[in-house]
Amino acid sequence: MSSQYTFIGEYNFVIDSKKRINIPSAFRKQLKKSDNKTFVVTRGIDSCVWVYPLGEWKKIKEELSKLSSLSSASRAFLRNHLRHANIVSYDDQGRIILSKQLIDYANIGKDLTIIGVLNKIEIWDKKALISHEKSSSINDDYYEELSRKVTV
Amino acid sequence: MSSQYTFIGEYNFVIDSKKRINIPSAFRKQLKKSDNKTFVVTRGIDSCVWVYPLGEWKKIKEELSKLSSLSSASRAFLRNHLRHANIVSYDDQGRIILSKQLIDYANIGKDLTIIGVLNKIEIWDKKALISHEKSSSINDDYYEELSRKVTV
DNA sequence: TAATATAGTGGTTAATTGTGGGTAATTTTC
DNA sequence: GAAAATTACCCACAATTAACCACTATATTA
Repeated sequence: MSSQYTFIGEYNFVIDSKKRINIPSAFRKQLKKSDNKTFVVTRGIDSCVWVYPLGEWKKIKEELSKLSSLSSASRAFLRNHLRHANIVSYDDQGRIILSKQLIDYANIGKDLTIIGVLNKIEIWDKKALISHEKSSSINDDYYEELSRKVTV
Repeated sequence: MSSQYTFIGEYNFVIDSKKRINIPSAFRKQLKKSDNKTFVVTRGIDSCVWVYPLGEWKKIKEELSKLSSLSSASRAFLRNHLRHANIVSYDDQGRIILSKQLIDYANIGKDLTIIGVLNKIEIWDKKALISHEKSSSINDDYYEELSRKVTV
């Protein structure tokens, strides 16, 4: 079952002196009333911050209880990500505040790149994303196979 | 998976000072009520912009939704396919707005050529398309790509 | 052929977005 | 407890975007 959210696109923003980060307006507009202007932010698997709408996060928590099919390493990993989650609401201008821990984890400086990845949002330090792209080799066979499968 | 759209033909338009691009009336008429006057635009494989009706793009989204974030190749693939995509609706005159990123990617100047490619629409810079056609090596790739779509 | 509608292009104006601050309330530290 | 730091809640504003309005040329209809 696919998510009711479709975050796509890339945005370049800055973090201000009060550690406030703007969530793109197009993303905010997708939130439901029940999300209560609230996101759950946590460590991403790569050095970035993952941002889920509150309602989506609840679904993910439920999924966690059905993880017996995954390896114990995967389960441990996901639990670890749960531990670093915190709940944030955006202010009247649409900004959330990130904890120091998350800012440090994602090496966030001044310039950010925010990417919509369907049901979640990724916040990257702009330079960190560029260097991550360079270091990770994505042109393998699996990638090509995915490409073929998805191109309509 | 078969498409309910059949975009064919070639049109020459201009982009205006506000980065607005007309979608040919004949193409717009094919959209369904459920498409909500909305397209998803993204980078094409060649230096052009691909435009999908919302409903068609949802099929792609379904495939992408199946990918697990636990796989690093999947994460990279998702990012690369989603970050350059935008959801856009056309105005009362039938125009969409292209982001600066996509305009740069496709080297779009003033004069455009819009081509219907069955289930999607391609937007080319007019001169860029002409020089692309002259380059036979790239042409092979192009027809390779087309052949995938035409195969029934 | 005249009248009418439609398509493509160009502006104007109003609303929104992203960003920066200020101040009061709250929490933390000593 | 008081002082300091942090946080929440406002207000402001330039730049961008969205929502309309208008015009011309082409096509369609009576």
